Amino acid sequence: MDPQMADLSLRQKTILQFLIEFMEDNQYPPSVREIQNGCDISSTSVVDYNLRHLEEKGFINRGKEISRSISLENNQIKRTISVPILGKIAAGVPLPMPSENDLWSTDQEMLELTEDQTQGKKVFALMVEGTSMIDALINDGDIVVLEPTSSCDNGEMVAVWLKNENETTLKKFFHEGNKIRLQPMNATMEPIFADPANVEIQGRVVTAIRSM
Amino acid sequence: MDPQMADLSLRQKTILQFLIEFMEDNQYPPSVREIQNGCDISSTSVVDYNLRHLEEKGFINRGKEISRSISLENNQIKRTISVPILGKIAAGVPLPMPSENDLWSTDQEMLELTEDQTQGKKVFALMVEGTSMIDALINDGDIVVLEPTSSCDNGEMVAVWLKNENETTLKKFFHEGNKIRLQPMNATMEPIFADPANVEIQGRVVTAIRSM
DNA sequence: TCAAATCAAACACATATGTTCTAATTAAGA
DNA sequence: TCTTAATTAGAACATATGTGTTTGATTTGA
Repeated sequence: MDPQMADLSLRQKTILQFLIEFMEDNQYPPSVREIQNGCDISSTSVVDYNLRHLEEKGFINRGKEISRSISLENNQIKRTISVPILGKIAAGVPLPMPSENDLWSTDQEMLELTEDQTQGKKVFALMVEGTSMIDALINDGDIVVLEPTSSCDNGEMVAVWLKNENETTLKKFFHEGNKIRLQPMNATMEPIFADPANVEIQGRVVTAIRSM
Repeated sequence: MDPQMADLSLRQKTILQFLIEFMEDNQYPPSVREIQNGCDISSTSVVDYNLRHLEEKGFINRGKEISRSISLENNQIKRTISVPILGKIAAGVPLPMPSENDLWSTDQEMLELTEDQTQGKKVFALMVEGTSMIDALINDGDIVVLEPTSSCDNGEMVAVWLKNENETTLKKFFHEGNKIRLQPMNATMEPIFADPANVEIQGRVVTAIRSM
């Protein structure tokens, strides 16, 4: 399962496994004695001995004289961000745009993303329904990740809220003269020309993900 | 930056900020006294007082009587998988298929994926170059994640190794009679008909990711 | 204005915890 | 087998640490 995982003793493999599970469950590192009990080891010195070896072999880091200061080295564990899948979106179908508070309520479907993928931004996700974005190479069932924003450049793929119609859709954004052209990403659909006062940009598409 | 961050006292905001930065830097939670010093607070009791409030308001979790048992509510620590981006692939361009050992060597570009996204499988990734897969809604610059396999069903998108030609490409797989049809995902390209003995399936595309 | 909530400072205390020392035991190699 | 290295055991030590208490100042809200 890992690079040089081979040259680890059974003890060390057990401890490493315990570390991973403990930190997933508790969100903080275990103490030496918790490792001792969790791995059925008779003495804390044995734990310390093996931790030292795990550190020398580059699997973990430890702080000296600091309790619970073990961290895993090979980023087997990283911070992930739970991104809410706010709903399905299809051309012309209104999407209730949630308040900031709703964004992180726990009772929605969540998508786990790494920090790399969100670039530290507070994103949210939508599931695409239908083929309304087919020209943008986004298919039915794909998930698009959006970064909240209130402005964007021409040609960017954004979620816009049409105030009068009270609906939200995904379109390509073009500022043309004193109108805004919202271009569907499907050749069979007509663009919408809207008054700038009527459109409010909700978010910019930053990533698209498709599972086969 | 967070749900009801508004109704936090300045102290609590400072502490929360310190928590985030400390855990980012050290990969483990701070002790009460480290928070005290880091935030220029005169007493541990004040830290405890504010931590209790932060917990009540749902920003953090704490374990009772457990040192360094603070965890942030939003960012979860989960297991992630470092997936190697083995190289770029374009129609007709040979791809050197690495051995199992090379798969996890550390000196390549890596893609961080969550367990959800890999479904626990030992996947690898390729960056798509050019528009050879445009009909499969996969564009230049997209990253495809593949699950190693030696067999597949008709119509699946797979990486195949053509032994005689000694090259690997991404195609749709069709078993037709005693031949195998490898269909490019671009209408302007012709399919390849190959002898079953000449094709070896390397992996099946399970996910496609596009960053904007 | 008064009363309650909050903050500050200093201290006490039990124990959680990393570390060390030495001896016993097991594994490995010649 | 003998010798040496690696690992385990058990106990003890020093301190790091969460928590509680007390007293007094400050702020807040009705």
